[in-house]
Amino acid sequence: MSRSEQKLQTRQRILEAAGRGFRQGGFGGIGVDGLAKAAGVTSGAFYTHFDSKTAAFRESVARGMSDLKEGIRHFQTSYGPTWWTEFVKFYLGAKRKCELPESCALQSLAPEVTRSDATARAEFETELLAVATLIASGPAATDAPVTIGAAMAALSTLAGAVTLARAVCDTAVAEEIVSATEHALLPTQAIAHPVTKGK
Amino acid sequence: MSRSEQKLQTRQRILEAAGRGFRQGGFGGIGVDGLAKAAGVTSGAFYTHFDSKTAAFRESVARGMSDLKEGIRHFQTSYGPTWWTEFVKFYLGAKRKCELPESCALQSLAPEVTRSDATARAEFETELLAVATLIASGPAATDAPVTIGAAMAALSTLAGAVTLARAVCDTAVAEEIVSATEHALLPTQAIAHPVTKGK
DNA sequence: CCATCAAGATAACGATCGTTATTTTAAAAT
DNA sequence: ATTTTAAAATAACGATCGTTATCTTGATGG
Repeated sequence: MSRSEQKLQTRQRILEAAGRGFRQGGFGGIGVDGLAKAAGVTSGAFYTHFDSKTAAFRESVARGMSDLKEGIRHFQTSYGPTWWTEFVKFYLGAKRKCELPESCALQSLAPEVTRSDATARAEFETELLAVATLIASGPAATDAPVTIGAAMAALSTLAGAVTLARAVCDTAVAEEIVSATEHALLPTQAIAHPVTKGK
Repeated sequence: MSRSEQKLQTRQRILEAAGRGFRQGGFGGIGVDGLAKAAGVTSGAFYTHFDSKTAAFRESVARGMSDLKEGIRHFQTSYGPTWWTEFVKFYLGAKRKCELPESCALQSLAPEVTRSDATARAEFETELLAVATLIASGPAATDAPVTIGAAMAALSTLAGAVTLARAVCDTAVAEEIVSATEHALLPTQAIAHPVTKGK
């Protein structure tokens, strides 16, 4: 293996470890040594790839938002006019129940961005707008947001619901949160099995 | 001043400092020394009031949720059938723009609870249910949630929107997030100045 | 007035924090 | 084959981490 592609590969490993580490423990919940060890390197190697822990965090956020974009694109192309419905159900279902290190960046990392400097917030803003634009300009779908603002509002609802559901202990309570959120985001679904059919 | 009330007062100061500190930096973003110094005491004094940093965090969350409950009660008693509308506007307005140490526990602390053990999550759950119950059983109001589930969903939407708004850099983008969220939570408000009045 | 008691300060513990030299090591260039 | 180069390891820096033990101090009970 060539040297440059070896370095790129190591850098990728560190970045993925950072993404998982920051999701799990927050920015202050894991150290550079911990991130490096999770990537199979030492802290010395860490600094040949990133200027600082903060820089790695910024890039982790960017990568996480990019992953979200990719995930949305997958739903948009795989499903037809039901892509939004399917995406919401996936986000409130599997993406809520998965382990914290594998959780969505919007849910687990955005609160940490809140505590970061203007540089990180500006970068996050750019990526959030890209995600929202992708949603608003996606294929016509039932209940899907049509403006960038509505898309960002829907995203914040999804992230907030998953956060609250993850913060409680009882599974039943978590389910109650996400089901009420699903009914709010997908009002059409509410009349799935109608009580009064045709008058 | 008596000794017991002096101790209670110091404990209160530490707890308030912890609430601000954890909101600002997250659980890992501030140390016991920092919390103690912010309260005007030393770390030695800290441990005469709390068993551990974790215990202080748990109590900070409980206190924060209690404050939220109190705030909601204020809106319920001060305003009539518009209490929910006024509360939503307040939460998305002043409570979003205030400094992080003074922010709502639901928004700034719940993500940290996500990273905590079952003990903290169980405690948080109890308090969240209390808040949701208070909302659902509040005075009849336009657009107000009527079930505990709907109340929790609305709370998660509010918290998520404020988090995203705080995570971006541009004020205009933040305003776009909250205005879309407001229209989603208060659909009645959308036809405030009707374009087609009476056909 | 003196003995008791506990709130709080001081000091220390080993561990880890983020970061920076310095050294090793192995691939690339000559 | 040997020199060059840079990726990664090692080691160290002072600072802070959460926590505990010890000491000081002033209010309380006798």
